[in-house]
Amino acid sequence: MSRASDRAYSHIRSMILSGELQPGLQIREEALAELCGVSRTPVRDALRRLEAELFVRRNESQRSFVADWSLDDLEEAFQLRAMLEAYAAKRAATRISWDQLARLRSHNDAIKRAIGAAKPDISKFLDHNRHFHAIILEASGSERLSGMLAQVTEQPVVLRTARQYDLENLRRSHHEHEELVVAFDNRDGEWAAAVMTAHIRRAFHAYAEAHSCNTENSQADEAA
Amino acid sequence: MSRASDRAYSHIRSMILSGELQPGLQIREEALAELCGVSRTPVRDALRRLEAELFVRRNESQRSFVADWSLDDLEEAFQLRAMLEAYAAKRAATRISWDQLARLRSHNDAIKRAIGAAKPDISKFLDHNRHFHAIILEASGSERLSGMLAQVTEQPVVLRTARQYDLENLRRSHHEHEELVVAFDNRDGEWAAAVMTAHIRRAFHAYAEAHSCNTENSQADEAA
DNA sequence: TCGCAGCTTATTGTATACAAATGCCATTCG
DNA sequence: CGAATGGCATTTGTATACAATAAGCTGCGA
Repeated sequence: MSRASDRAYSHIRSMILSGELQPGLQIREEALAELCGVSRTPVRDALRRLEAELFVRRNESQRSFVADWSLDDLEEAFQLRAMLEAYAAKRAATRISWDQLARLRSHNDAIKRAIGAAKPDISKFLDHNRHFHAIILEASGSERLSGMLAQVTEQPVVLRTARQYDLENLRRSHHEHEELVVAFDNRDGEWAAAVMTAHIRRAFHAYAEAHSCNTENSQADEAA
Repeated sequence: MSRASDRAYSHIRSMILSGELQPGLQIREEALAELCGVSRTPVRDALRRLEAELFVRRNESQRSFVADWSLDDLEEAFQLRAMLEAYAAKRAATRISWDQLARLRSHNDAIKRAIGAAKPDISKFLDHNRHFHAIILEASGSERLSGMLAQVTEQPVVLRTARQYDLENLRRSHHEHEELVVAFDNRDGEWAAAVMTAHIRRAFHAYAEAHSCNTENSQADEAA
């Protein structure tokens, strides 16, 4: 990892995710360079990466803007994610190691604890959830697939989805993860793929429902 | 399009595709800069793009190499391509315009002429085939999907596949395209998706078969 | 002969200056 | 008054110099 360009990448990315850089806003390389405390060169590098990941868009004359996602775009991203991640689960079922399986269980146990407390710890949930899915991807043994999934799982609004889950949805996530582990245990790729598809699509509808109730009060997105 | 960095991109890419830069070979930015007649800056830009498209790999200490694809990698690329392109066909079926449909027919007619001549014109076949698939992608109306497919359709060996087709396979491609057009005409997404899946998977097996006959004579790849 | 330490060289990363392109605005002409 | 055009300001693209880092080599010692 090269220091400056990675710092720039993380910094800009987190500014987009946090909403500090609002969707549609024009991005000027020099301004970002100042914000990140580096020169334009690593900023340009970072912008190219973010552009490839569709966090940033460029118009016909090379100006950059923070990407602005429509609900249709989001549904499509979820659809692609469901398809790709189901495929990953299918591949993982026949390739996963005992160690990876153990790690899956461990993270899902942590998820159970996180949502079982008096006050559910959403950050902890998100963190272990991320690891859980990452392990499946790792077990699928396809770098290409991993790269593609990164493009559809880390979009701004996708990241905020879990914060809108009610407790019931969090519990369902936990149970679906459990079922995935059993499917892996049985090396049943079709089962794993089906559970994963349902898992992702439920997440989308949970998001869509929560969103439709909050259309005029979007800062509620950030409230647990 | 910025002149220098795009020239560098095209140049390097074509050198990889032509085999001038062999798989596994280390790539030095300065050497490429000389070859392309530009400075390192646009070359770096081009390399980042090629890396994102998996034409180029980088080791842990940031050295770049021409990607080297195993047969497994290729099968996986074909599998992903089949899945994504079938999905694109499904979406396209309900969105395609009359104009796009007409262009599909026109390109497929050109394909018929290209393979109907005394000596099949493979280059012309490839060109119209590329356009045919591009129109479907365009009709699917998903930029994200287009970007992902670019990653799995333009790999070096994939590009050479058609050169290994015998005439029978070229005819089958033409007929499958025809069936796709009819499926689109009927707005039948499931049909289109199924035909597309079969289309891509046949292409893979045609490649694999041709390849297994040519293992010790790989320059036959380039012979029509 | 093997292995390692330290130096040398090769390669990539970063900063900066300048060139090119684009957008914006004001002025002018119909 | 509106549209077109010219120049000015802003922004991105490119080149180059230098810094940092990693690889390779040489020579020393065991």
